[in-house]
Amino acid sequence: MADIVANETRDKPRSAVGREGVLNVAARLFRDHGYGGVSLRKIAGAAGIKAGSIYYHFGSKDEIVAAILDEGILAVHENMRRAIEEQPANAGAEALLRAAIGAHLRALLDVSDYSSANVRIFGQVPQSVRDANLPTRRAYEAEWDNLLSRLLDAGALKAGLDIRRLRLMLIGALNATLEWFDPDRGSADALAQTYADVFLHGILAQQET
Amino acid sequence: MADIVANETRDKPRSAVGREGVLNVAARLFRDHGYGGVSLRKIAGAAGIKAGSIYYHFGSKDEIVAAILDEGILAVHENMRRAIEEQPANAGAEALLRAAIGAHLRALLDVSDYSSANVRIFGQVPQSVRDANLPTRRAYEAEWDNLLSRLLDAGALKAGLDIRRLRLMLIGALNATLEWFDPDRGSADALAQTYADVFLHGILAQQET
DNA sequence: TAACATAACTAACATACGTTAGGCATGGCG
DNA sequence: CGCCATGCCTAACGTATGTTAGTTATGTTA
Repeated sequence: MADIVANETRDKPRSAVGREGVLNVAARLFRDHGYGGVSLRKIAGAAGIKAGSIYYHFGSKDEIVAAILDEGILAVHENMRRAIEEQPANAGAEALLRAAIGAHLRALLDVSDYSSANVRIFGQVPQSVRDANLPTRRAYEAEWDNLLSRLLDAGALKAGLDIRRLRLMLIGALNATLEWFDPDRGSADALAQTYADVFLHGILAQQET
Repeated sequence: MADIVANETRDKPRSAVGREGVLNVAARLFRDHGYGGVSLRKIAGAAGIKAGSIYYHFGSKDEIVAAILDEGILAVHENMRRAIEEQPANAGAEALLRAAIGAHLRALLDVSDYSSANVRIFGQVPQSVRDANLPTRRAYEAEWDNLLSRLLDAGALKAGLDIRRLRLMLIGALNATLEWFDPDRGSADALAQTYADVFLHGILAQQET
């Protein structure tokens, strides 16, 4: 107690941009302009520092990108896991899937620049960077596979569905939204509802005849 | 016998790569490595010529990319339009949609390097190149909107569906396949069947109670 | 054979990029 | 006060890129 309690700005010299500032700016730039469209000089400029200074915080451009990719997956994963946990214990398959779809889509469109940057640039970065991101990615995929498998085993999903393929289709479809979503045409929540409607029940009018 | 009858390679000097050869090679490279990952020197090298020679056929790198983007849309469009036309006049909504989905997916995964290159790099090219591709793109989108509208008006689709949004979701989902499709795990045709099953009827087991 | 267009080549340019080395200011701590 | 780590700056490097200008080889045509 003798020592002064560390205050909230303990290790943040007032005017410093810092590692986190660089990452935040870089994530937004990568999301907006892709991997090849963003140079270290542009990142530095947007952050209010000079290009060389970035090397105080990072060893290379790829190290920045790798950090953003990892953080991006962690953010969606966290968002999705919490959404599932918050569901009541007796929640049905429909409610669980709606929660997961909504969480993933909101992470991309509303919550995290890192998540949207990940989706945007993953296919553009060098192989080594992709590989570095794979473990984090696999963990998130496993979370989905786990959810889908439980629902399949419980008989809530159509029998015979391939879990892996279904997960790829689902996440791929949701991620693609990033390329055309326009908040002026409707909220991310509303869009998530539509996705859930389509994926859970299909688009054909029920014609039992 | 005086003159040799013009043979099938009439205007193709034997060793010439030509504009088309450059485009073919470039489309494949762009599809595999993205826009930023492919330089003119790499295109030239893969085509068997030198970088400067490309400027005999094209005025700039962007001109190559623009040509590939347009040709890519034309190829899917053609493929999809023919698939619809080949359906019998009394074909139902399900058959028409299955045909369209299959045609789009096969164009991407089996038929055309140009189409897959388009999907892969559209989000990475300069704004001006994107803009140049927009008219061609809009025509293809209109083809889909036309199909979906007819089915909606006929009562075959769930009432209240937004055509534009539905088209974006559908094409987006199909295009995303390009990032994970592996021919060793199943054919494009089989995958198209699965997409159709999911989109038309959903993934939930029918539980009327 | 002479003339010509086609399709390529060589060599160089300016620019932008990732990266490095060394220097300068600030603020906490002994 | 003096020390030292933190966080940034300046200046330059080598390399890769898109692009240009001038040249050469080849096949067709008159």
